[in-house]
Amino acid sequence: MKQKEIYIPFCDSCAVRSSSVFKSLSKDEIELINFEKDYKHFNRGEVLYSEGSRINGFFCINKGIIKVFKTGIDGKEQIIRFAKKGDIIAYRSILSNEPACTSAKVIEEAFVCHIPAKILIQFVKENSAFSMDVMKLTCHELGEANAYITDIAQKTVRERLAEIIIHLIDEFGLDADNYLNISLTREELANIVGTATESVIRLLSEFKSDSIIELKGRKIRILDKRVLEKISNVFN
Amino acid sequence: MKQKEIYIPFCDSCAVRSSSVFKSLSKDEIELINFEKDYKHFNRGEVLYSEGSRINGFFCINKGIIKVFKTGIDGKEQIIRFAKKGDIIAYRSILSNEPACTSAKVIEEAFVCHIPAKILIQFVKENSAFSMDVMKLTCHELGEANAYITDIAQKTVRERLAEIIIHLIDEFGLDADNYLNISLTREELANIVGTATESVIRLLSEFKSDSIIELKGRKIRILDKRVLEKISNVFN
DNA sequence: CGGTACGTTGAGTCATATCAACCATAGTGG
DNA sequence: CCACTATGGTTGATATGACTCAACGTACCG
Repeated sequence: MKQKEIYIPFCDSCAVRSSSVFKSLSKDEIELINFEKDYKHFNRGEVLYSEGSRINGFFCINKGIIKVFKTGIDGKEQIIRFAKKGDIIAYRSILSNEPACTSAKVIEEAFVCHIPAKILIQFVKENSAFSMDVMKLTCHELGEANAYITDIAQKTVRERLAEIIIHLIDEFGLDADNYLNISLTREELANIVGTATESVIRLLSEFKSDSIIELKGRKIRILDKRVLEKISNVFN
Repeated sequence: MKQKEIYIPFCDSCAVRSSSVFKSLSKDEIELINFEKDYKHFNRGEVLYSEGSRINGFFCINKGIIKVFKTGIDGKEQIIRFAKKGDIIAYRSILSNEPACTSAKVIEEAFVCHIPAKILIQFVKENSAFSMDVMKLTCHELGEANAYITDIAQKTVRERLAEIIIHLIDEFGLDADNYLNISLTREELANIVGTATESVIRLLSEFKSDSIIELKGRKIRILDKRVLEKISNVFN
């Protein structure tokens, strides 16, 4: 594995700073993170942290896509969420002082900063605006999790798959040709929806023959988002 | 509806204080809550707050049981969690500054304190120990939600029902005769598990003929928790 | 006494999981 | 360079868990 020449970004001028949870940190605090952080590169498939392990720092994604998942029955992954540029992961375990309840693995080559746990705790204690922002983030994620529970419990696989595709569109966007800006294996899609790989394959080709999407390997081209919304039952 | 004579408990000497999220509040802060709070009584079926509404305060349960749920397709409730003595609810919406993403309804006659939102925000900002405790609570709930997602996505209804019963045992305990200390309708059980009422009925009577439980109306008597654990696949 | 909410059971259907076979692709080592 | 292997994708056949619909029983309540 050859070492790349990596340019370490300064937190101060990091593009994600103003839009992320770090927006209320002072210049000094940002400087402290900048000093303490570790900049790392991960290839697809590499693991950032694993369920059950003690966490000594959290990650801020600078580039790339990470999947956060739990390992369920027979080692089947249940993908809980994705993290991309500007998102932070592994902060939950630090704050609740529990072992990690999820694992994180790279979907798309990633550059991430690793920031010591003590800094997070320190800032949460000392900077009430930052604390409030972290709180908001957590509470928001909790709200999303609750919605997800309801969806999985009540919707069919077909509805969920449609909904997931919509979520992916909203989170990662489409390129000029309407291709989804994230590539997932069928198995990964199945592990979000909570179903079997074969079911995803069948439903995708169903969507395809209904001219809702087009498929080119792992790339999904969106032809009709409206129909997807209809299928997914979003308005209920 | 006749008005009962209610004795309003003082927060200072409230039994739940030391074991709850309020444990790091000072005497003055507790006094402030005590002064600002509203003590309310709710009968079974009454609603504390509804999904989508703005919340101007959170609730601390002094006695009784509340179900927290989301309303899904066709108005079907998905029960997210229960709240009992010492638990607080509706704080999430306040902290994330979003409308309520759940509703709360009484399962078992309840006495609750209603505390203005501004107090929560104030204390979170001013008292870092309290802030940390709230953060821990939120993060813990988030971890539970993630586990729940994995369960619902991967386990069968049978496994989930067994698991839910175990959770209820752990959360509400058993009386001297091994009866579960919470009474739910079949429909409510179904709305936790995420299945149809009829399925719950069938599985319960299956458990019964396997001598795992006994049924006396809504009361469930636990005969063999071990087998339930086995069925629920907890160790995976 | 009728009404309403809850509980139970049976029968039929359907969505989805499972199992199995097969193809395509890419990387590996001899 | 080719066989070899691993991984991912696809399709078909079959099994079945769980839902739906429907009928009916039960209990409580004003």
